[in-house]
Amino acid sequence: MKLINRDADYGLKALLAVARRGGEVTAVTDLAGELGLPRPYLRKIMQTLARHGIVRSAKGRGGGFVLGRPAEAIAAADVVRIFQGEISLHDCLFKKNVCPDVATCPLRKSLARLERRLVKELEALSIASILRAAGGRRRARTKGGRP
Amino acid sequence: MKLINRDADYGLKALLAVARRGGEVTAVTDLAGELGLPRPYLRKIMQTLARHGIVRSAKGRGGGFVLGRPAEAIAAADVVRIFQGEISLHDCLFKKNVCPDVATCPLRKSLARLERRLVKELEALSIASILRAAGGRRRARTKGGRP
DNA sequence: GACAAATGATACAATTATAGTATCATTATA
DNA sequence: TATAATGATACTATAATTGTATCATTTGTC
Repeated sequence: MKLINRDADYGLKALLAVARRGGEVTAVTDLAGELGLPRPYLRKIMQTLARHGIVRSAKGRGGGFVLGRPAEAIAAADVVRIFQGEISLHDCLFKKNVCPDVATCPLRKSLARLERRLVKELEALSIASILRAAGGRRRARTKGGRP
Repeated sequence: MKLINRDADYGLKALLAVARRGGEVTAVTDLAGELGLPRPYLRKIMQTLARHGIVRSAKGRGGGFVLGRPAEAIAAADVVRIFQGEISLHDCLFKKNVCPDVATCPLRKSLARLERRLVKELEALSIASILRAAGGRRRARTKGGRP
């Protein structure tokens, strides 16, 4: 079971890298180098993120990408939705395959609750909060946190 | 984003149907009829569940499937794992694609927490509890619960 | 014993998703 | 004007998904 596919994974990593550079415009070449990812693939991913306004692009020499809005306002859920579509447990309702017997659908109900919680957590997980978590841990070393 | 694929979905529905019949041996033909699912496919799914001990099979005429252990002891997580593999957010660690820069891995860390919670909930979601939830709602009508 | 109805095991196939490459056009800077 | 970047899009290879089909084996019934 894979919650996050590669597109979303690379996208999130790239966003973290872009965010770490603050307002600096970053080219895909640099991102790919820093993250060790295939450049053409990462490029496609950044283009997709740009189309959705998650990042803003600057064309031409010296161009690249910047966050399209504050890192606080970019959630993991946004990226997942862009690359993997709306979060849903099964297609029971959305495809032709309607449940033939309502009695079997406590399953749908139970899973739907689980799903709502997951979405909520993905919504709460912003690029900023991920970076904060990482930064906090690194700083903690110098303050003498638990070994 | 799809949390539960069709195999697992059908498997869970079939398990609910089998559980509802208590100790009665149920043939795939009956299950497929009741659930409105393609019989050969459901058969393959039941065979897989049988191989994993989730259900026990009786061969020959009048044969079919019974739960392999109490409905309390069969979790949605078991079924998901059988059909979709271990729950994992990305393969960062399990495939060759090791994160090149540890600094990017707050992502992994944040997602791992989310993942653990999801697994916990899937573990807690047993066939019995799903049925109870459904049964409870139906009974509530006759007891005059909220409309 | 023969037949029918069930599962066990496995092979096959069609469609879709994933993961990635390639190319040409456009834009902007040096 | 050359170069380095993105925009858009087409292409490809592999894997996963969603099934179907078949033959062997078991077992209850006539």
